[in-house]
Amino acid sequence: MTTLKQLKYLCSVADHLHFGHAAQACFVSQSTLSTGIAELEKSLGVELIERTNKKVHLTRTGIHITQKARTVLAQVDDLVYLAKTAQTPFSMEMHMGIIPTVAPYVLPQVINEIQCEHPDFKLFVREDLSRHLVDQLHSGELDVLLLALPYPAEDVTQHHIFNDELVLAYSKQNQISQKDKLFTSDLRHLDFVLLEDGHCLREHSMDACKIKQHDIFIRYEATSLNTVIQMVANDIGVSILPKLAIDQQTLDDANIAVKAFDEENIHRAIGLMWRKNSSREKEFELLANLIKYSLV
Amino acid sequence: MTTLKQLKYLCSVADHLHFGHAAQACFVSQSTLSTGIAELEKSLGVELIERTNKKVHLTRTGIHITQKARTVLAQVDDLVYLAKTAQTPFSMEMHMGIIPTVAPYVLPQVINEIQCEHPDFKLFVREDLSRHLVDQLHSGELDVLLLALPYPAEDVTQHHIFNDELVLAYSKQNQISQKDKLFTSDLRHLDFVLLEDGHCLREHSMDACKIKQHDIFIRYEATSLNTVIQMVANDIGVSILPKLAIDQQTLDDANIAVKAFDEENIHRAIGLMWRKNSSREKEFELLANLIKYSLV
DNA sequence: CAATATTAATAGATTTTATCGATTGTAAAT
DNA sequence: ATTTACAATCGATAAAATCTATTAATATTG
Repeated sequence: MTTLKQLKYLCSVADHLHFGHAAQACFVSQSTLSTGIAELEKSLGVELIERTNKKVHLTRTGIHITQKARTVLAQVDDLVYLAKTAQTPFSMEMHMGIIPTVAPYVLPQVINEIQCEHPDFKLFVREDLSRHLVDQLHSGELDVLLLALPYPAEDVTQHHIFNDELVLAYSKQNQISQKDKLFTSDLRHLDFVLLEDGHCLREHSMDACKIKQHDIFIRYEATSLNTVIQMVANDIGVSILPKLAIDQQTLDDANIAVKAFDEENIHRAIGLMWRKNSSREKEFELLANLIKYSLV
Repeated sequence: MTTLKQLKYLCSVADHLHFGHAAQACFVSQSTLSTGIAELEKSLGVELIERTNKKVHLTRTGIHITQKARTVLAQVDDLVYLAKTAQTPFSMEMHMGIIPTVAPYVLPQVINEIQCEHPDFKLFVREDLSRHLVDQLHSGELDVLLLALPYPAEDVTQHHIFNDELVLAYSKQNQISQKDKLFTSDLRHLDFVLLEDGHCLREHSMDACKIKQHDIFIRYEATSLNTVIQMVANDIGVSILPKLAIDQQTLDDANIAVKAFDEENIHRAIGLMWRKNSSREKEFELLANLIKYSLV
């Protein structure tokens, strides 16, 4: 069987054209190298080196084989190097999953920050519902997820990054705009615009505001936050939106207003999730920091 | 130390995503493969495979390393294949040396024949004096020589191919053209045109015709047979030429005639020379045949 | 021409490694 | 709770790699 060691010996002989010196360069005895070469020749069934006791030189085949052997050895070195550098953070590609209610408001800054800090880092992003992302995380397609926590999943680590305040959005025509102070109890029996089922924002916001499905009227189920905002502006209903998703332009443009609750802890938690015991845990923690500071 | 075996194990695990099956595919026990993978991971210092006792899948790094490993293994296969085919005649390139007094008269037919018989065969040819060719043969730059034999050299095999008759060439004005029959003894005291020193044809023809340097007058020493013919045509002197070198056109065009000797064995021998015990001996013998039949 | 030096191959001994079968420990499935 | 499935681990053994010393063959030197 051909081995890398044999190929190394061959290259060394090709370099030195002297078995003794070649052996020294490989830090083995001359006899070891000699038998190594002999075995290689036997396993290949070709004479690679013409040797008398005074002269050593490669056969034509030997020259060709040596050439190939060098390529092989170089590629193995490359492989080893790749493995070594794979441990340094942000050197290996990373596949991240992210939920749609976070992606557009966070990704631009994050990607910008990452590209500044680690220009060679390759981040691949896939946007999907939490449920699908978690499957892909487990199958290995994705390395890490950015989503709203907590999310029920096994064998994963969930790492909190920041809290995203939840506020009430409503049309300026809506009667709720009359109120001075806002409490979650005021939400009962209102008309609501919500995201369609599957978006965790729906459950998280209802949990945070302590409302149940039967407490309210669901007037519209939208496929994206953008649609929700449009519907709210047209006073189809009110909605609970993450502060992240609301920029000045939204408020200026549309017939829409937002108001925070006069209570504590009305927010959803955003964080990373990765497979438990992943060897890239430290890298993910660094990524979490990076995300946190890219949003200041 | 990274070994090919370990890489093979890794690829097998990547294929099967199951240690037991992967081991079977490698014809080793599960424990052997398991320790092989463990060693690879240790030597690379990276986790390549995430394994619980129910699921096996590669880490991101593992995917990359496996990809590289596959390339390496494929190239080793390629190397082995190259070695195996290197033994089949005319599959490996061949560097041939040839002397100037043979090259132009033999090579075209030979190359043509070779290209017909072995279209993928790569023959490299270098033209030089026997002395230089023999050096290059010993240094390994050349694999085989086509020259006039015998030639004094050590550790070589000389292989006769054919005899090249030597004839006298002279100007039609030259008084030798009067003679009816031609014997080597007639050459004494004639004016001669010869090739410059170093061309073995000079010695071989003088040997064959049993003449010594002091028996004759050397009127001109030419660098090529073509020049010799020109000089003979202008009646500077006569010369002994190999029949190979004389084509009909030469005779038609120039003021020149040739005559064979009325004696036996006035010829030079043309053959191959290669390093003794060369592993390509059989191939060279085939080449010799090929040359022989390309000249019919 | 004998004596010495050089060099690759070989032999014999020893250490190291590879491999196996059997067992263990741990999840998952029944 | 029991069984099943799987990778890791253990201990024993077989295989190999490697070393030192020697041999055989050839150059070089005195």
